[in-house]
Amino acid sequence: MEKTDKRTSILLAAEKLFASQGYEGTSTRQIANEAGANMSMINYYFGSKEGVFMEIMSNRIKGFRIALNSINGENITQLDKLKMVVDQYARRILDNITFHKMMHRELSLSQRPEMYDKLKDAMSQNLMVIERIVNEGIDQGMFRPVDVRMVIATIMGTITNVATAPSKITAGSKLDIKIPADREILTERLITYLKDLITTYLTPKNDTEHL
Amino acid sequence: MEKTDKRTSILLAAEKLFASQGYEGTSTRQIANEAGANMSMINYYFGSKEGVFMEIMSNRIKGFRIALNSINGENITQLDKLKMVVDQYARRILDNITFHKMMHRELSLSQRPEMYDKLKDAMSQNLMVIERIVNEGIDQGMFRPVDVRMVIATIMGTITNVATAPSKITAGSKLDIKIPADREILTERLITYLKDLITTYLTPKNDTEHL
DNA sequence: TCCAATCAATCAAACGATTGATTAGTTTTG
DNA sequence: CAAAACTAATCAATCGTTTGATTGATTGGA
Repeated sequence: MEKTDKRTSILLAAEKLFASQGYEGTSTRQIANEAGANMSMINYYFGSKEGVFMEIMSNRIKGFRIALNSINGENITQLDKLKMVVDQYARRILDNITFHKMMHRELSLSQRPEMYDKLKDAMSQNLMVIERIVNEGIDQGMFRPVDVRMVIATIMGTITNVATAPSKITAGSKLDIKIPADREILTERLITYLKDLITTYLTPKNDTEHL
Repeated sequence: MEKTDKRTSILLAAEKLFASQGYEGTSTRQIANEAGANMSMINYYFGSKEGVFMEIMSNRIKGFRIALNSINGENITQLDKLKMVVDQYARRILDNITFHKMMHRELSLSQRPEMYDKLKDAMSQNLMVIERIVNEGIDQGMFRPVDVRMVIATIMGTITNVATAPSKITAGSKLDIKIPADREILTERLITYLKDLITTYLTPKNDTEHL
């Protein structure tokens, strides 16, 4: 019978509403109502509506600090490192689709500069990890000399596309991203594909084997 | 000294504001002010704020009906068809970045069902063109048997990522998407890369030549 | 142990400002 | 002169925020 306190119930309600209606599209009254709390509790705990938003995003960003850097330390090939990054990154995003959508909206609008910078920093951090791995792979002669920025755009863009594209937009696909089981299947399918893609594209043709 | 009429100046102002602040984040007063028109002109010409939005998006969608289908009729290989599609699609999106961002926000929120369906239809139309080309290529034995839905996600996702990712997010890149000349360079770079990517990935290894 | 003081938590009510929309009237134009 | 284009003023509704009072629990001195 552990009752969640008002503070967290406000955060949960706000995140749910922000995700489905956007920041401006959600009123403090809606949040209070959904949370079963009085309107003034929002300002009492978070100072303002924007304070609630900041709290949500900050918490998420904290949880999003992927252990990508530890991958760099491992004693494996650059290709295997890259595969591990793709694996972690894809899972992380597909497990937090609503947040990922919110993040993209915020980056696309950039109305709150402070939040914008936070998100951009968190993102470019992951980006630099990938960039370094690919560059090292090229230097070692393991990878073809490719356009690194574009390869990153492909990795991130493909994941984002799968995560945000309207479900069932493809005629043949019966997968619905909203159903957990289907989402899991889609995640594995995406990861398998992406690993195959980067292997095929980055590895020189005369290589003897890879899979 | 060709003066634009109020109707179109409202549309232009609204699009500019919607793009940078979002739909809910933009007020009719802002639109009227930016357009140099009286507030009531918005309702006079478009019925409502939503009417303005619908008009903007509808016009854009109309202009977005790419001549992709004509590509299908040409007497060239599936690979060349796919390259042409990528070429057209990338240029179209990078030439209309603000609209593309608006579209993604609208798809992500789906507050206006009518508009959501319109956008989804327009999108899945392009999607099916690509899908068909790839499937035919596979049937002909020209392409490897790949995950078609994922390949499409890569093509669209990569283009979207380049179009929407914060400029200069990559440390080394000095390209600023907001400067027209830089954007043009980036477009060519993206197209070159994507053509290379799909060729490398889709074409079986034992092929004698491709570029 | 009791009482007064203090505390954070919560509430209903109201604040001024802004929202999208409409009115009723005026100007412009063909 | 009639239709179209335009304006200032105002509408009710909603916005985010604040206020002042009330609650129940905690604390500290007598």
